[in-house]
Amino acid sequence: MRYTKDGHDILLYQEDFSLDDTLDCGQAFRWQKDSGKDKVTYSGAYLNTKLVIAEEEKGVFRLYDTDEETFLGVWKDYFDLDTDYGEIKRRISCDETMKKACEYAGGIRLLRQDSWEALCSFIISQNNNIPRIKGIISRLCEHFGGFPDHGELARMTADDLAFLRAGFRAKYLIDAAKKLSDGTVSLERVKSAPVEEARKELMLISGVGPKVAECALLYGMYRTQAFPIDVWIKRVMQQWYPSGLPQCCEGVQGIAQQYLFHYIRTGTGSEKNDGQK
DNA sequence: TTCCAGGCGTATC
DNA sequence: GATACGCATGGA
Repeated sequence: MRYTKDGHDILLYQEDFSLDDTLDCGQAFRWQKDSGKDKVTYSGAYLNTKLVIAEEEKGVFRLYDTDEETFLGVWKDYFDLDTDYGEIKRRISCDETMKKACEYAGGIRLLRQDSWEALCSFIISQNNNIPRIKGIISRLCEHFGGFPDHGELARMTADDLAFLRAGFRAKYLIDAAKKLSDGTVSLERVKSAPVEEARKELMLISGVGPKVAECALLYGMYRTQAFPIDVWIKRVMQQWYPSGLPQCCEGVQGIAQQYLFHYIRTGTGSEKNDGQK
């Protein structure tokens, strides 16, 4: 990771990173792509810190209006810049499928998102599609002026949240907010608990089953061994790994899952899949 | 119109 | 414990 200051901006030089791959691969839902005349930017936020970022050329990124303290204190961690994804990709490219998946979207990095936001996001994601998930979260943030904390949400009723058009998921969001507020579930406890206990505690929330719990662990708590299995990953497993992921992915199954998910959903993997059915 | 989307709760066996 | 079904919403 290398960076320089450029006026009010930070210029970041980073390998194995692409904004399209990382911010639009279904792990985070608050980043909005704006395609201007001569430049493309992504706007988003971590908690209350907003960011506009552009990829000026391959491996060069401009973080607009960002001071060094915010860059080092927030974005370096959020974009997981201390992790060598080149090394991870080499390690998990131990067969043709993994190699292709890693090459297809080589700019994916696992974001270190806020745990509460990630939990809510993947509660909303169930039996839903990515454009709608983004819409619901966008309306949520717009209404509350940023992502609401669990205290704010705990005071709501399902009817209050009708404007979200989240359907049956609204009551799940409220249950999560209430259980965090009254201490039934503690994300701090979940973060430090062994993964099996962490899963169990998350699943105390109504609307959080195995898949959502796994996503909360992977995307909100950087548990790289968590392996969410949704409809797309089911297809991956049927098609390529009926007896499980290769051994080389041990410990970073969650990261491997990101490359595979994006590969089968939007890449040649999906064409093969369409051809089959 | 019917099917599907980064699933889960519930009923039933 | 496994399996079947309903669930809100909106795009294809």
